[in-house]
Amino acid sequence: MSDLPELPPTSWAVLGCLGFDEELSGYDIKKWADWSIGHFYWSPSFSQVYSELKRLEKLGYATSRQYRDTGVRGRRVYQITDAGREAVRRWAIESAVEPPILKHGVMLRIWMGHLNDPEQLKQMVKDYIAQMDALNQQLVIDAGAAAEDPAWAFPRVTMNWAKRYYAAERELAEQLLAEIDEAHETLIKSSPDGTLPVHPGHWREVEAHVKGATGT
Amino acid sequence: MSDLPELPPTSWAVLGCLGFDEELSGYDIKKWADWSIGHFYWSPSFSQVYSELKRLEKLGYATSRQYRDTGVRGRRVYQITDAGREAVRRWAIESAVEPPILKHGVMLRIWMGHLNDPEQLKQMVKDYIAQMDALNQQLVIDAGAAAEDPAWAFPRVTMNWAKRYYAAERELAEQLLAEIDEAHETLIKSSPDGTLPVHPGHWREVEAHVKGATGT
DNA sequence: ATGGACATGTAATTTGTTACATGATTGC
DNA sequence: GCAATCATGTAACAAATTACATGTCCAT
Repeated sequence: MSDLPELPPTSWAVLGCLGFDEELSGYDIKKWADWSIGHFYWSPSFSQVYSELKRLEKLGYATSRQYRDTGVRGRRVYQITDAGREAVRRWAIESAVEPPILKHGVMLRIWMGHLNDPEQLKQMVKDYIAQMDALNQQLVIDAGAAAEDPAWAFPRVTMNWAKRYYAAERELAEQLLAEIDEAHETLIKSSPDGTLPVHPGHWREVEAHVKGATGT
Repeated sequence: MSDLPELPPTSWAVLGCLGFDEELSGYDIKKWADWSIGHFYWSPSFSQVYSELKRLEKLGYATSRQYRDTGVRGRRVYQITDAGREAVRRWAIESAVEPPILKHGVMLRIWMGHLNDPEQLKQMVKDYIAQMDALNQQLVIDAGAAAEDPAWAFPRVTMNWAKRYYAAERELAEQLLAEIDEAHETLIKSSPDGTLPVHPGHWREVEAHVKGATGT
């Protein structure tokens, strides 16, 4: 039982696509990722897919062959090997699960909300809610398409999760609207002229507090 | 009103830290990011913070000076300029908001859940729930530390959001537990020997369906 | 005076994107 | 025949992390 090589999750995602035992081209994988994995992990560029496939082939996790049939130019299709199937299976269950990576631009802007007018911030949140609705609509379409095949039972689980995720995200956003007003009021009460009531060095005390509490 | 330069959100986040009008060093910013922005956007490496600060200074958005006092070696502290404050203010409100970037390793593993035993998958989800609880606990500590200062009203909004986010994430995970069992049953019913019931080329039909429905 | 935490930074590497080139197929 | 789209790939670049080097402060 040899050790698994250190690969970024993206590599494993590509290998996972091949793990459904179909011969797939890079193009296929990109498209599939867009409408399935893309809702919770990954929507890579074509070029990254192609280079990941090369790496997987070099590792012996996939084989490729030139596909000729209807006369398509250089369509190269990949197939998972036994070693590849075993590796991705082990990765899925053995490797440590990191907390999700989240980069939430809306929250970043609210975090520095004192710089701007609260009405504009609220409009941004409303736009964001509309965006979530649109994503959810697209997901309903995508999930509907995958509804039949029993082999896709697990992808369907993740798509159901994504539906609930979009709904949760929407609710969280709606609660923000009131809190933005509250924060703004706190700010103008403590400093009616609009300047920030800065307490020099205060954040250092806070850091000390945090460290004390955790015991680091 | 000149155009804003194209900068990654990370740059704006650093500038946003300076936007609280305190002189901060790279080290300060990294620590602050860890316990505040880190809960929804960003937990960068020291080295990235340092290079972003250099970029911001080159752009005229910040100035720096060598800080000598208690005799610390090379402590360099940065301060935002008027141009910097105006730029980050405009960025926050003018630049398009992208959907959040999410990379959810647990869901990726469930997506390829047919490769593994459902009991192991469920254990992974349970571990994840515990992880969310731990993050939430840390957040309570961090947020408690920031509770007093009125200047931090908006950071507090984001921390409250993060608390609700962790709770929502926990609930979503709990619903997964039942769905994993369901998916597994669907799979063994359609193919009791454990091999995947693959329908060659079926995913292509699905892609066609998706495209047809969206009208792209 | 010495080990460890604090603090700053550079260099090398990896990950991932955008821009570009190019050929094949399909519909008009 | 020609434009649009499909499909594959390379090259250049940007973003971000890890590894490393180094100096300072503080407690013992």
